Amino acid sequence: MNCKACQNSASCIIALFNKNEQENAMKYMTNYKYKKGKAIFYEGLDSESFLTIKKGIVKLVRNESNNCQILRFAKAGDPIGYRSLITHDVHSTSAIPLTDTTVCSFPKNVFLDELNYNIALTDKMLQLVANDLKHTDALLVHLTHKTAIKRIAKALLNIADIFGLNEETKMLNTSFSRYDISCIASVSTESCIRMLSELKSKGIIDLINRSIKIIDKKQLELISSSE
Amino acid sequence: MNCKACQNSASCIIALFNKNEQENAMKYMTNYKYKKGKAIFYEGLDSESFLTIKKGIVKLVRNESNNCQILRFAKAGDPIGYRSLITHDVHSTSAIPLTDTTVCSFPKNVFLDELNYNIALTDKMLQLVANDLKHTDALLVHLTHKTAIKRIAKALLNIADIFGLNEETKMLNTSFSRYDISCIASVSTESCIRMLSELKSKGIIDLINRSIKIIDKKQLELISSSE
DNA sequence: AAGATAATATGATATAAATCATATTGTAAA
DNA sequence: TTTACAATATGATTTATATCATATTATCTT
Repeated sequence: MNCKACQNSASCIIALFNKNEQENAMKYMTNYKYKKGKAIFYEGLDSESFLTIKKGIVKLVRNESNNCQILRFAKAGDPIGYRSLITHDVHSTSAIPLTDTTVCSFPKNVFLDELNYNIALTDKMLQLVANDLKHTDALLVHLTHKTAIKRIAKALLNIADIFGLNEETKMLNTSFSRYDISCIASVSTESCIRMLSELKSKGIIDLINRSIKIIDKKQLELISSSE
Repeated sequence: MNCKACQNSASCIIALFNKNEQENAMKYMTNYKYKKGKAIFYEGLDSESFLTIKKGIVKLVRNESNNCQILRFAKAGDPIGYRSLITHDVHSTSAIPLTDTTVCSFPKNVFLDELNYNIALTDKMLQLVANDLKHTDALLVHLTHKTAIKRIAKALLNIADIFGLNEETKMLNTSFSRYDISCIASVSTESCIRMLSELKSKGIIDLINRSIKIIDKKQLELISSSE
């Protein structure tokens, strides 16, 4: 329960707090555990805390017209839900764990007070948000102007990039349901399954039980980026 | 050519600079004029300056697979191209004037040096980027999960919101080509035209010569937000 | 004022992808 | 180890929207 002993401390944003405030933050820090699928926060609800992921994998999603869209992921060491704190706004996404997840929670004012005068922290947040924006801009254009097969190819590459690919087996380290992949790629689940079958039939991926093997990453890149 | 005399000075980001640096910034400021349609910067190119719009309207677009996507707009008083400066990155969008435009340009280091130690400036940029992210998140979900007519309805509302609606005539203050509207809504130009005709036939808008009259804004909102 | 040109409009057709239907398989629980 | 259920798979059909084709109109030029 102490930040100093935490394995994420090297990359943790709390490390940017001024010494005294760091101690203070630790004092007010609470850990929460969430089962896979159990929301950490919902879009539209008030943002009450500054949260970082201690352990686990989380998808940040929005629901629209009975559809789900995954906007980004977060994993151990990543903060989540900070955009709404910064603009004093409600959450614009829901955070749903893909695995059992532990979260470090700090009262929002501990964060906001520090943000007021700690330029290293403010700059770090600026970098984070600017990177999110860069990715969302790119994602938006990709999803709106590329065909389903290209979106699925990119979804697989993203999963491999973020969560890793087993060097030996070439299997995705984290297993995603077809439904989750369809929510990354903005495609119906059935279409997603069809696209995966198509990629399999071309020898680019393999579907083993319910997990995915990336046989030909180059080819996936070619497909996802082709005009 | 002096910031003090500028009509945008009240909202201009340069006003957040420390006194000395403000004087310095003004010294290095250059105005550039761009004709309608002539790019201010292109996606993929290095970001060399901190830019604000003195006069005019600019679309921030990305080209993908021979298609154009408008991600946001900027008008007098707005900075543009700052995301890439912040992450020391190439521009991720192109900036194309929709009207003849004048830009204030500051060497990037004048901006970045100040950003290093001016927390008011850093915080302002954080607010700007966080707002951009909020809008892009929402746009992404809207474009990927709503039908064309809903996207067109929203595009019209956005134009009205950002550039205003003449109180008396209910005409959009800024005239956009059907092509530009199609690039906001991620729809083909022909489909855009059909959707506008449909909205006209329902008495929600009117098409007078080449400009658009918003007759029933409520209805547009209903359409754009319906499931 | 007439003509040229680009923008707008509309019809016909093609196509990608959603939806609906049903079958099969993997996994977890009894 | 069998059963049950959810996840995956695949086929048939529908639908939205892009594309292609052509016509009409507005605006600008001379």
